[in-house]
Amino acid sequence: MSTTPRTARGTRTRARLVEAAEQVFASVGYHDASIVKITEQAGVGLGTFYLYFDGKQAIFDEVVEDLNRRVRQAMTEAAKAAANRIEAEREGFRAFFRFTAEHPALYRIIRQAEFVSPGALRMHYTRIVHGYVEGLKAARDAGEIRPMDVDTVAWALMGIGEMLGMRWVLWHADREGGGPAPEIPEAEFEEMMRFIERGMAPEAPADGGGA
Amino acid sequence: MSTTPRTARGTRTRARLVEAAEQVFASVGYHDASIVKITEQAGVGLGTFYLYFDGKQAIFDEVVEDLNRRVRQAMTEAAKAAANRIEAEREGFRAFFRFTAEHPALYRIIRQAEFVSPGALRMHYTRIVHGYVEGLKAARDAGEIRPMDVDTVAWALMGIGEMLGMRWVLWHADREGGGPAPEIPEAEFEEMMRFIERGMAPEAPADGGGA
Amino acid sequence: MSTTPRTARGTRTRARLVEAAEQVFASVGYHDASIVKITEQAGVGLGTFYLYFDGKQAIFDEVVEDLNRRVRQAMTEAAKAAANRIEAEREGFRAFFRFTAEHPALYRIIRQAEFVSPGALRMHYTRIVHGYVEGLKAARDAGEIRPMDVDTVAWALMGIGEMLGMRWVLWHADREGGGPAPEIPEAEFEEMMRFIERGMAPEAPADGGGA
Amino acid sequence: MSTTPRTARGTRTRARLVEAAEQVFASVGYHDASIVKITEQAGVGLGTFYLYFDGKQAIFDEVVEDLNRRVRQAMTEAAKAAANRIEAEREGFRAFFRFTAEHPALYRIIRQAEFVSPGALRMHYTRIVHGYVEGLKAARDAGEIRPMDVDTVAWALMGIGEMLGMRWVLWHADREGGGPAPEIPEAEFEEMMRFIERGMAPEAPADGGGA
DNA sequence: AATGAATGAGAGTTCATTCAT
DNA sequence: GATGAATGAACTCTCATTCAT
Repeated sequence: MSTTPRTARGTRTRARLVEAAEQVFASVGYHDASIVKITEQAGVGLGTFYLYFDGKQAIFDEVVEDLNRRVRQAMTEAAKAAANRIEAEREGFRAFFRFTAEHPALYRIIRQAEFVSPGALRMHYTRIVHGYVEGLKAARDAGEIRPMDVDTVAWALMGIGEMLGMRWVLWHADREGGGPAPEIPEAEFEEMMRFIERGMAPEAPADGGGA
Repeated sequence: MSTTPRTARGTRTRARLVEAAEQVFASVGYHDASIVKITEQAGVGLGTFYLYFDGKQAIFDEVVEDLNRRVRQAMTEAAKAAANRIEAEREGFRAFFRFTAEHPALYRIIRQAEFVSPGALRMHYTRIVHGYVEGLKAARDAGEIRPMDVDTVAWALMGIGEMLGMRWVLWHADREGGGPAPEIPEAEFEEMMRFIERGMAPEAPADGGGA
Repeated sequence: MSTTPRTARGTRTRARLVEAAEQVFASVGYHDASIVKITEQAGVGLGTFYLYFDGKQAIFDEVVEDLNRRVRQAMTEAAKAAANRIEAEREGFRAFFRFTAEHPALYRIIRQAEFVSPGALRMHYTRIVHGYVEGLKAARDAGEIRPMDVDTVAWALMGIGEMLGMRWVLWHADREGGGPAPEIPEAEFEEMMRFIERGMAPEAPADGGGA
Repeated sequence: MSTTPRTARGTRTRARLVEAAEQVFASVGYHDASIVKITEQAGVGLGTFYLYFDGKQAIFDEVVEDLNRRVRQAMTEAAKAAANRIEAEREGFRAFFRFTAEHPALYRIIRQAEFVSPGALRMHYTRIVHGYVEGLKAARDAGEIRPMDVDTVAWALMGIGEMLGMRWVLWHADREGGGPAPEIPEAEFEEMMRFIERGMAPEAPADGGGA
């Protein structure tokens, strides 16, 4: 997006701007995030911003894109180590919560995207759901979960993750000087997983089959 | 909040302003919603605004408060007619979806509240969750759902509702001239309910009740 | 053009802005004439400007319109008192030079209009020429000047007036603190009139009518 | 002006910049002509500009100088071939119109010079007038035109040429995609020449001196 | 000789808010 | 109670110019 630097120095500067923008958007929101604040945070001159971005919305889109890529990678990475599908789902969720706890920017930024950049909002959710859908389809075909419309369930899962994560992260962020939000407590996480796993569990065999 | 009118004429004017603000916030977002736009939409002079509200944020809080009250009322009303707790949950959800389909303002406005008015955001979610929690506790005590940490599950339910509703409402709003978003399709609604009901269902008796 | 004031106070303010703009445009040119300079000169706040004008170009157009109207009126007024057509032309020219000596803004502003507002440029010249054309047609029909394409000659006359006036006014303006430019010297004016009058004079009778 | 190149390569680069500047100034005007646009048009790097010019005004002066030299050369060249002074004047004018039709830049640029570079403006007009004055003096001494203040008449002639040329060139430029402006029509040119020639014609001998 | 990344003063413009009417 | 003229801080963005490479 926007202009690509032609030198190594330019590449470094551009990256500093994206990083700074993420921090500023996360701390004061899109509208109070002035270009001046972003460039100050990045330690570059005001005019430098316009060397690499067409405007505030352009860098916003890039920040969303960047965060989206990173959260999905964190989830994929975590799921890889899992023994089975259920375990994968578990680890994916855990990674999601961990990531958002470390990057409150994700919530704070995404929730503003609706008016700022509807395309970015949609892209973000759609891509994450896509990851769930793939996993759910495989699980369904393997009989690990019951037959279902995976699309609907995938959106539901994302809703659960977002709401619980938001509650945890944002509530904590509200506390002054709360430092980095702690991870979601284990008990709550387990309660959520029980809800999800039962919601997707295969039908119990009619009468246990047994004699 | 803000100043209370002393005459009937004043009361009318104030109400017109709140209604106008809901429309303007919903269509252009908080930051692009200027006081001028709101007063024009309300058909009153610019200065009149400050007779009744301390500023933009004050009327925003009031709009959130108003929408929150109305959506909860719609849900309560719908649940009343239900035969049992499960049915009540069902009807509550349905009412929620119906309300948001008719008032896309709810999503559009709430999602901006984070930076505009964190207190309003929290109030909105907390109150809705409160309704769920009450219902879930009663259902749990009645044995209609399994023993659980109703708080966590209540937030999860709200996450599901918000995400599926948002997807439906916002996606449709994106379509040009799509008119009012249709209600969520029955099949999808049922899939969601299956997921929720199984997630909360009581333990099957150990061996099917046998001998 | 732009927004019309609704109160007497507003009308006064708007007029002050137009007057200030004329002065600022004349002294520093369109591009160096910032809105701040104009509002300072007018003694009003910066934001006030945008209550009445859409932007810099809008007030520029209005200034051109205003000057154009005034210079034409000065010329018409002067010509009225003349005994015959030739005299009228003479007095018109004199009025033109007098006006531009008193309002150097006319040259300085018009000459910038080409890129700023081509429409305004054209309007200005076309209207002035229109005045000449009317006068020339009448003179031609009355046999006071020879048959000719009055349109071409009208443009030529305007060219003469503009160039001699510009030379006089601008050259003087260049001298620091030269004060208001003096009027064009009588000898030069007469030389110019001789040139013009001969250029338009009716054919001398074939052989002087002889006896 | 500015820095002189030391190598042949440098000379080429500098010339490319002047040519590019003429085009850019003519198409968007002095103020919208950024150095970036000029260097892009010239196909050189931004920094290269400052190797040869002190700034925007410096290259502007050079462009004016260049155009002035060329238009005068075209006029001189054309006049050379003429049989007599009147014919020379005719051909000079014709060359002037032809040149400006081919280089609308002349008008567009000169008319901006007033605030950009008053010296350049003056130089341009003064030099052209100088050519007329020389010709007129000779004609006057030869009795081809009447005794007159050649200076005033020379400025008048230039005014005529500029106004008629401007009207023709600029009006055409306004028409979208009008391509290069056509030359001024013959009939109009002749009308103008009739006006000029009569304006300068020697006194008709009182009655032929007779008897 | 040539380049383009970097800069910041200054431009045009918006808008929440005040206040005299 | 109602109005809208007035304000100026703060915003986004441009561009002539410098300088290290």
